[in-house]
Amino acid sequence: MNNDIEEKTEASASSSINFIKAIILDDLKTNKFNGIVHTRFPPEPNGYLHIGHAKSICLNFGLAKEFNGQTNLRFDDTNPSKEDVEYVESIKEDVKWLGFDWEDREFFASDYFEQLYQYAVQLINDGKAYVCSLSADEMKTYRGTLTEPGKESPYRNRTIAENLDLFERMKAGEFADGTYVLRAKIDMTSPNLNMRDPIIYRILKVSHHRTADKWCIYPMYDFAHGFSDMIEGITHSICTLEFENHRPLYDWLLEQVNVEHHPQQIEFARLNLNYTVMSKRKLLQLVQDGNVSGWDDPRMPTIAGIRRRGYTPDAIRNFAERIGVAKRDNVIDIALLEHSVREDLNKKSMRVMAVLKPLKVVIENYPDDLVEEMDAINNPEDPEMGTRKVPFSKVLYIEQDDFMETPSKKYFRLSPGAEVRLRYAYYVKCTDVVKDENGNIIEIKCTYDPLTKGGGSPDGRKVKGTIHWVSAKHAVKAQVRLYDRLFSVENPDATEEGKTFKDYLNPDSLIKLENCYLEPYLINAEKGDKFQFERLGYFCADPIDSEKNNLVFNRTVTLKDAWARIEKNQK
RNA sequence: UGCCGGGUCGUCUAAUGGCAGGACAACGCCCUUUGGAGGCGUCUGCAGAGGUUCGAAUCCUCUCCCGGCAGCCA
Repeated sequence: MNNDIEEKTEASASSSINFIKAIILDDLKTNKFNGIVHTRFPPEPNGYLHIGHAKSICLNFGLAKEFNGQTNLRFDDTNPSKEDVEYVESIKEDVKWLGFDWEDREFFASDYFEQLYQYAVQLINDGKAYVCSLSADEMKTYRGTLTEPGKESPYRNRTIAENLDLFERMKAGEFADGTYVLRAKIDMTSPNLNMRDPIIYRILKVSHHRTADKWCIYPMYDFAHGFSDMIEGITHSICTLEFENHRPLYDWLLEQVNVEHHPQQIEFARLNLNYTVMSKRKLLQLVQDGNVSGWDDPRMPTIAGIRRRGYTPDAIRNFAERIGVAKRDNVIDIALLEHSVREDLNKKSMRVMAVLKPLKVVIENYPDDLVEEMDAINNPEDPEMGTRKVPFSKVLYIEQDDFMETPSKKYFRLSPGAEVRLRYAYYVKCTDVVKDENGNIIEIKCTYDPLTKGGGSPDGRKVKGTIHWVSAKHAVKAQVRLYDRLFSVENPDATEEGKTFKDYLNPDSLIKLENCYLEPYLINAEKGDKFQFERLGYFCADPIDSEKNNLVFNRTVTLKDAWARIEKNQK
């Protein structure tokens, strides 16, 4: 066992050690928890998980895995007025999708309501808790302020018998919401407001999604959390920074009941991402106000949204690894997330050709009815993915952006007189431009060089540009949804006077293109299938809306675009 | 300004008294049948001032700056 720890110490030392790992390593050395590492992921089922939760999930499960420990999934369901089974289900789905397995350790704080109640009774019996009759407003006054101490409640010195009786009757449903609360008797003058006789139980005559109407008193977070950790044998209770001031209370509660196992709370800085918002309240508002199509809108930073967008679990886990874990506040550049998904999809995804904004091209010297099957490589990063045939014929579509009538200096795609390579097919030269009565280009006429089949030329002449295409008569039509960042400013939370975060929504965060042409291979694309549309980006068949005869693709992320930069710099 | 926490390249994050390193971003160059990928390179940083020390991002002192906390939410 000790050898294992030594090895683990060395193995971890070679990768990167964050401060939490350092604590665990130290605990293992001193045998603080008998060599055990047991973490938990404890969401409240009151909303959908977002990328910030993914950081926490990866942290908790990753740490346990690294040290041969276990991780529990525990729903922190102590406030039934906000919670719902819908959220329980979505959370389970999201954690599973990320690739983590809590095995049979699926727990609910509500599993412990009886035991928690007994701990509360014990506290009362020990003179460490009392029933208080102050109203919410009075309680606020008595609490004091950040700079002034609080005052003791006039009910603070009720007898144990009286407290026991009142608490029992609270539980029995004799009193209305808000009339009584159970408070820990600590110190009203504490500089830490959480220690000024915090409420540990309140009356809530609300049906609970699991215990229904069995209870009408519910423990507060602070009371339930530490005891739940203790009951489950959690060693390292990892949470975000805003709970730092709660740690003294966490520890105080566990000390009062003299438990044999005392978990350690460790706080880390939550994830912030630029160009988005992360608060559940704001996310909910976007959903309710119809700014997005739902919690799983591909523009949302929710796990469900990111999944629908076409991100992979590997990309998210790599991202979580890369951003690290520390205590300082941070804002991660969304470019890092995008990098992570490109990196993953680049290795895995099949390349196909798709034309999003079609421009008709007629190869004038190509036989009218000839169809040739061109060989195309499925993934240059992975030869094992093989090749496929792509039909080529006289009439094609190319991207409107791949033709420019009067090209700028560095533009080396198609233009009058210029020769380019049609990927995997032939060199073609533009001979004519057809326009409608308004002067819009509606068709390009080209000639091809029959000797360049496959894309190479026997005379060794070079062409600068290679563009993608689809054969008009073989093309499959599809809708393509181009997604971009939801907000047009880095920090939508920092609002100017008189504005809300919604004033910074990016009007172009979704562009739907209805007449896109895909190479015929894509006709069998299933929901969720991921592809690289060559030269454009990574796309995913929408897991909900895409159907066999009505294909819908979401753009996950664009390819890194050197041309966009050149264009920008020319201006 | 009560308590708690935090300040290292533009953004994240390492270095735990011994060469400030990595990733992303940016910018070059090379390569390329994706202006993709890849390769090579460049740039930029210890909040400030003192002190301890042979040696300080790291330890000490002071200053400055940022964040969290006054729900019967979590």
